[in-house]
Amino acid sequence: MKTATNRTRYLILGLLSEQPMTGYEIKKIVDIRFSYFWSESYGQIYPELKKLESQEVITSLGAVSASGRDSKKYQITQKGLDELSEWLQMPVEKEVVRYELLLKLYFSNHIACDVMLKHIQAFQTNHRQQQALFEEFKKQLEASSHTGNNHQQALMVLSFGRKVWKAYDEWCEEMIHLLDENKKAKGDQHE
Amino acid sequence: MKTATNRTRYLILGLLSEQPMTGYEIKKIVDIRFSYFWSESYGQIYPELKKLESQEVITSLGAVSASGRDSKKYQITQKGLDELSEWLQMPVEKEVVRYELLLKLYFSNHIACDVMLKHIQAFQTNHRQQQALFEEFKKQLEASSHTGNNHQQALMVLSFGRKVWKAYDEWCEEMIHLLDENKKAKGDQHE
DNA sequence: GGCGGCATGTAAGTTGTTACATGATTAA
DNA sequence: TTAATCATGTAACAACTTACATGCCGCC
Repeated sequence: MKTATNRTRYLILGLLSEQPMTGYEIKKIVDIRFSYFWSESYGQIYPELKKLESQEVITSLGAVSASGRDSKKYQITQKGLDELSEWLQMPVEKEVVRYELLLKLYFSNHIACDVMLKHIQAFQTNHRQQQALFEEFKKQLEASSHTGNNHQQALMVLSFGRKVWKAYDEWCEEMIHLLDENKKAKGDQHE
Repeated sequence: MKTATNRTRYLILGLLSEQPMTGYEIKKIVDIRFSYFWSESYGQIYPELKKLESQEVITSLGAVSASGRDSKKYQITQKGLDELSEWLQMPVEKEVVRYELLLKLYFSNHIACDVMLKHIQAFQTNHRQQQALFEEFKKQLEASSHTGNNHQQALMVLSFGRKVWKAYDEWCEEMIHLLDENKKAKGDQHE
């Protein structure tokens, strides 16, 4: 039986439901504004756009953008909007997470404390950079007052990121503290 | 250039570094104890076991388990242990998360509040079931006093899950509250 | 002139899931 | 006897990444 997942499809339909866009713009939005909860590569986006066009859920708005450059904007059709809201109503598929950091941590009795400490610090640094972006996005959203669109929804998604990233950060702090104490304890034994 | 990821490989090596196991046992451990931070399918485990054996990082300990059933226990070799700790020391690959719930939430201006409410409630229920398991695991770990192995590491990984799942739960509570208010506000307009 | 950003696309490979096939043992 | 669990495995497919190819535009 086919499992009707293909989330790339619905990401595209979702973004085009806001405004016409090119594949390149879709990628940029995902990379910048969605990066903390989604990812796509060109290798998925472009072929999917073609497929969607052939199925008439989106249509191509010829070429030409602001400058004279090549660019194909796509627009969603009614059929596409219908399919989008159908998908939105279906139960959420069980999500699969894979934290390589935790896998390494679980088996880290094989390596020095220091190495694990560095992994955790790197994780913390990465996520702190993202945390700064959250605050920026939030300001932007609160400043833009054009309600009626998905303004509130965007804030809800953002709030997830802020909460979860804060939990990451607190955990990192605790673990760094713990590993530091371990190190000291081991150091003491040698005195 | 080849990207030396293949995390299934290291999951197997990691688990076999604790004790000899069958493919079936590996799958069970991942499904039960690792499910909140990892997942594997038989379609990955069995072929990888074969590959690992041919590369002499693990060896097969013939057949026969407790009963007279067919079963192949595998044991890690020194070469395997070396490769494991080499991998453990390498920086953690950038993790890719994909929260379908958040994608749907982001585009949920196309559907009724009620539907989204149900999605969030389902998410909360799923994660609350996992939260109950955390407490059980924690008790088990704190009861088993055979230190020297990866006891502390397991507790650290567990602590990640508890913290992050708590953040999930709090977020769900807030969102459910918010969506309920939305519903009421809309209801009032009709009176 | 060269670099970075805009823009589209594909081929090859890897990774991962699902469904199926098989069969023994155990417990109800 | 029949369902569940133990146990191994594979084939087909789906999903996804990476690296590459191409070329224009605008700026320094």
